[in-house]
Amino acid sequence: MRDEKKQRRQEAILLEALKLFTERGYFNTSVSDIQSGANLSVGTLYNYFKNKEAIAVTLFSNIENCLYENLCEIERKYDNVYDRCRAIVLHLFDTTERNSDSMQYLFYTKHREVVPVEKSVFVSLPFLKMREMVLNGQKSGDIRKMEPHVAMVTLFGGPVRMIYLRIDGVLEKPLPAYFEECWDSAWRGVRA
Amino acid sequence: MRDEKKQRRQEAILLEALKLFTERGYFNTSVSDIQSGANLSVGTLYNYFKNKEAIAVTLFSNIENCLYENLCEIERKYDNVYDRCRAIVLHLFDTTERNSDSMQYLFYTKHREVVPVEKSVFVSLPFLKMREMVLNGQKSGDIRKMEPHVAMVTLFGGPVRMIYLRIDGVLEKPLPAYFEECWDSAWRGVRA
DNA sequence: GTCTATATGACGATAGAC
DNA sequence: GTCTATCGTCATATAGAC
Repeated sequence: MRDEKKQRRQEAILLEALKLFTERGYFNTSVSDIQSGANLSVGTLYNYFKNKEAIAVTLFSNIENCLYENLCEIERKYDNVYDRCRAIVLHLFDTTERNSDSMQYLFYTKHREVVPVEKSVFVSLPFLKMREMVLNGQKSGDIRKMEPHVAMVTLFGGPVRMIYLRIDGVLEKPLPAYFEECWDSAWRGVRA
Repeated sequence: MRDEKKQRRQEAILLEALKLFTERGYFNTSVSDIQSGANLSVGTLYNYFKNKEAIAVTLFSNIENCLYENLCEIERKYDNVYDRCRAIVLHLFDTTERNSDSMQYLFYTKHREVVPVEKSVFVSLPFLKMREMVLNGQKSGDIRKMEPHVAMVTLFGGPVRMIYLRIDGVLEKPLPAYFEECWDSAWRGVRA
């Protein structure tokens, strides 16, 4: 069969799974829910993925890699920690508005509950990249001398919390409306 | 039967459930796991709780109420936003060390996945109390004029993120070791 | 590759004896 | 109140025809 069609079907499965996982959660979604939503049969689905868990893992890894690519691009585009981290937060806010499901899945999924033995989100590629940027910012003197983990949470903890608020429907306005004030406040916490 | 014994059994169920829910998650824990861990039979367990969901709800509500009490006590003890919020973060850090399971359950559980229709954590009693304190702090002029939600996440987003790091085993040292620096950084973000 | 039909097993919850 | 035994349901995954 044409590879093109195969890919379309794979993506249909992943898309439907993403929708259902964020809507009702991994454990409240059955394989048959995904299968019918993606317009194919159970047998076919199991031809594309070994099992339900594999769908979740592929999904998570895709989103994670995509974010990592974006972070690398931001790193190339800007040359200092302020501009870089500012762009990251803006990117996260925008993505949450444009592609809410992805962000919700990335941030809200207790991935270790789905995949028995799984590393913490905090040692994932995107996280490490952000950490690297912050460490460089400390070396250059733009960010105060402080415990690196504390610097990380001070800079990104607020914005990330803001994303949770938005996903939970607490904020009336879209995230970008709060961006300038939120970023400014976060930066005040770490600037030299 | 003596009320005392009834209460002991009820607590045994809740304690075992808390342990298992945090260890492997709600959906990976069966009623029979809880029952055997709490040293009683299935039938007896169902005499104490209507169903599995009720256990999770009671647990969540207990922890939430307990935290709310503590926040109220802190509010009575201090008379300004700086001292109050400082005490809150310290309390959260201490509790995470002393009673990791409770905090993990409170912070990490996707409660809406367990209980179909459930309000967001962000409109829970403890959250609203914290919000009230921050709003008063803005009125008194200790905290800068800014969107209240942004003030909330700037002040507590970092510390809460720190708790996640600790629960996930990323931090080598216990949380109190990071407290002063973490609180100082958070406050810098909102102070007038 | 894709489908339908089904095996297998687990789990939540109840019945009914004591 | 407490137990053991069991029922009904449903979800994952596979078998086997096309």
